[in-house]
Amino acid sequence: MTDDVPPTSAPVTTSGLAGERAKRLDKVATLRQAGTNPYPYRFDRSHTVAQLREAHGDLEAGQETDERVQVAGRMLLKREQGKLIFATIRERESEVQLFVSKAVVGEEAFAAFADLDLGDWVGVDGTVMTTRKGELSVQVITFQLLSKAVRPLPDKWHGLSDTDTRFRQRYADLIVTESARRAFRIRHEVIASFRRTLHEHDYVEVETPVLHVEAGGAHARPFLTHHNALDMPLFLRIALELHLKRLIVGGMDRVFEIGRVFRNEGVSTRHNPEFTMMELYQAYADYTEMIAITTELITRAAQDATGTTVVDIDGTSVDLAQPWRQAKMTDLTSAAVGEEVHPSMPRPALVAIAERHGVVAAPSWGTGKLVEELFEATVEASLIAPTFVTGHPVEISPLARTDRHDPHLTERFELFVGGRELANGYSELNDPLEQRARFEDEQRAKEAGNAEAGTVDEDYLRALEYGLPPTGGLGIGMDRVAMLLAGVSSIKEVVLFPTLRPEVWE
RNA sequence: GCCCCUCUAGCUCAAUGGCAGAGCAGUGGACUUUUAAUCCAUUGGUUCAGGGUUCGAGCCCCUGGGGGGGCACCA
Repeated sequence: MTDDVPPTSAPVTTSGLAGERAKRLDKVATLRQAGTNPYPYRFDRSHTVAQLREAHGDLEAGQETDERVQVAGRMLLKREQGKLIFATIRERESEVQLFVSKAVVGEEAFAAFADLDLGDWVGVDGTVMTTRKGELSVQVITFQLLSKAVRPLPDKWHGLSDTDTRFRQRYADLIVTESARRAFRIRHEVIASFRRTLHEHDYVEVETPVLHVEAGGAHARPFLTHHNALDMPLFLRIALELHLKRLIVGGMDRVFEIGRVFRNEGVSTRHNPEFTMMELYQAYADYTEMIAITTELITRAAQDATGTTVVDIDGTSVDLAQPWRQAKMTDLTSAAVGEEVHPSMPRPALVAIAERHGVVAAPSWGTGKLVEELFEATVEASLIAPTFVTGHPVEISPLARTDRHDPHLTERFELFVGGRELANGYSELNDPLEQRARFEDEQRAKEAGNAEAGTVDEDYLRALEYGLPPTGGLGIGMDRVAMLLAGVSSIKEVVLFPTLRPEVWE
């Protein structure tokens, strides 16, 4: 749905959106005729609004100073009071009041200020003062319209509640929805915190291709595109893994990337077709170091982004600074179903257990896949406090190293918080012969009809043949960490422009 | 893909199957310390679209569309 009006349409009414827009466009034309550019090129500030508050926030009520300042922001509120106008402007998260007196600015400028609309960007030159009630203000001497808003803002008090509008018109959402600004601020702090932690640990940040000849490193349906000049199909990456491990082979022994990955799957409160992963790889380490750094990254991000390590997970208060539980997938699943579950068991036995728990086994599933499906059906949603689930079956972990104590399992973990998977890591498989065999299993599964299964990546195998040192690897879903720390339940609240069907423009 | 909910003025929301309304925004007026300013007056509607039932549909039914939630999918 669209409320839009073609920009060339003549005003047909005097009210409603079309009328409001026409009125404001009229003001633009009038300003131009008077030689004033309603969209000037620049404005020089002496202070940001935050700096102004920092410098003068302690001024007592009823003070007028000679301190001359130039500040700017978007006008959000205007209170006209006879020969005075009070207006509130916001710049980033800081607001300040403008105090406009007809006696100070003169008739003409006063009328021009009164003619400003909510939503206009304005720059002012004036003196610092406080009102009788103590509100820090700038007594305006001169002002300049910095950009005319020709479309009205949503309700100044209720803001936007229609999610359609909030997600499609994120610009309007950010203007009027404080909680949205907060969520994206937290997201920013989380990513900045991750980078700080990783740089302290001497990781090198790299960028690897988004366009892949083969979409490997995870089980997911890829997006397919086409390169014209080379006349070849290309996939958008579904993971960062395989290129980053090539770099470990090359001697970059601690690397990470924070990047967008793409999975051609359903949209839900937990899934957006494009989302942000952080993956890191560290030579000489195994999965135990990956568990340690996962904890450090997320705990520090919580502290940096929210000022506390205590998070609220669906009404439960959890202190991330407390040790996180660690448990084997087979143990958790066995406990949940009340009998032993392990990928070494005969397949019919596992199929029978699965059916008792409402899991319909596909013919292609081996015992490892059955164990995982049982885990997802009986355990996953109950993992509210942070829990490292370890020991995933080999069948579902084609890039992870076999457990040194159990040939059916891998040295792998996934971190669950609030019933959601946040991270995944393992001791990396570095034996090129075993990796080839695992790839060939994947290839067979794909040929048997599993669209998410991988293929044999010959170049990756060649890299392994040069020698990948013992390596630990980790992937963290940044959107989900942001969700956790922002306390929101939909991924759309932490993705600025979530994937939506296209709007119809009539 | 399936199920449920939802869509009314620019925004936030009302309206037993019986004259489509309020607040904010806008417009006009009053006001030199307001701060969601206040007070008086006031403009503004293809009720998502199309079809049907009915004397009469914003409301009931059908089809389609957008969004949300759930399921499926997503190791």
